[in-house]
Amino acid sequence: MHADLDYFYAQCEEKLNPTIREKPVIVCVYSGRTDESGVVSTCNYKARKFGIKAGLPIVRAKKIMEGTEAVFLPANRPFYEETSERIMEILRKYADSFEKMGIDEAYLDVSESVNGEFNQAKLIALQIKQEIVQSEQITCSIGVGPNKLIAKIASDENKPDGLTVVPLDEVSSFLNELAVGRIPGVGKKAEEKLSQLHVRSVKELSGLNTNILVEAFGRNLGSYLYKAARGKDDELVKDRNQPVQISRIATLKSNTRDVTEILPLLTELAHSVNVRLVEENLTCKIIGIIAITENLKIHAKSKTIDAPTSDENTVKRCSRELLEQFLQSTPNTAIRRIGVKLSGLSTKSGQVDLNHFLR
DNA sequence: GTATGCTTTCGGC
DNA sequence: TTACGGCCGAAAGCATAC
Repeated sequence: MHADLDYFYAQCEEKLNPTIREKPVIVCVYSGRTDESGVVSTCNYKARKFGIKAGLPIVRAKKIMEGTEAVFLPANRPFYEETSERIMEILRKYADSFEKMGIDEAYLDVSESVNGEFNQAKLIALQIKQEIVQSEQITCSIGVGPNKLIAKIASDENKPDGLTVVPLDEVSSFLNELAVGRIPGVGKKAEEKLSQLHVRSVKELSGLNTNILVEAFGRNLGSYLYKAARGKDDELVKDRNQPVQISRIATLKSNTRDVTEILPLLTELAHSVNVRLVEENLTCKIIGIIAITENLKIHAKSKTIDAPTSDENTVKRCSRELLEQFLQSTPNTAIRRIGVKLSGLSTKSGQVDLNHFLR
């Protein structure tokens, strides 16, 4: 089963202020560079009708919504996080095993509790939806299927406030009608490549043999697509107990390649990631920076350190060195945004994530 | 050739 | 046509070891 909280940030804002429910609600991330620089994070369905979507620059969205009652709000992440955490606790209760996939979605394995009965699973899904609406006034869309792939596609089938159940014997009829873009992992690039192979629907995709797909997409994605077209997926719902990476990124007041101008922000970001690291009682083995240059190209530099650490000064020193190294390797290009990333995380007691070994 | 580990890029939300 | 966030997880790409 896959549960997806509907237009989550914007729905949280509707919950906070129900009077905006009937209007287009657009939640934005302001970068702070100018009054309105930034992008749309998400919006409700009233706003989507106008073509508003995640990633659209705010100025562009404002132009489109000129003369309407649209409400533009800054993202209030802490509130969304808290709301999400309470909802995740509800979801977890119903699952034999549970996998959170970000702030607004999760997989629940309920196979055991329902004894493989899809009707039973449907009842659980209805119960979950009811409980979340009652306690949090938040709707979600749920997909039920024989595996994660089908559940995920099904949760996307009927939104918002949807419930789609696809039992094993309906998998192929369900899939065949769909466009290939509905398969997770098939974005613009893969869609384009497939259309050159005259494949638009999942049915057409299932007509391609393994060799052609592997040739076009590589061994990994190729064999994934071959199986996905047949509704096959054997990924487990895995209880993830610790994050894989921790990162913070922010936009500079102005584009620059002057270290002294970047350093205060870099230091603050290093502090922030380290606070989270310590909060989670973790150490990191890899310290990295992310630089988005003026041409909006993303660059990454990282370094694996000798011993796992949670020392703030190590993170600060290392990220500074990586920044200097980046500037040297990339002349004549100013930086627009800068970030710090910690990975190679393990718990302080020294045990690495158990899931790492089970596979 | 295969396995493994490290660094960078990709793409979802 | 311009505009332009802040996260996350995983894949890709490459080097090295056996």
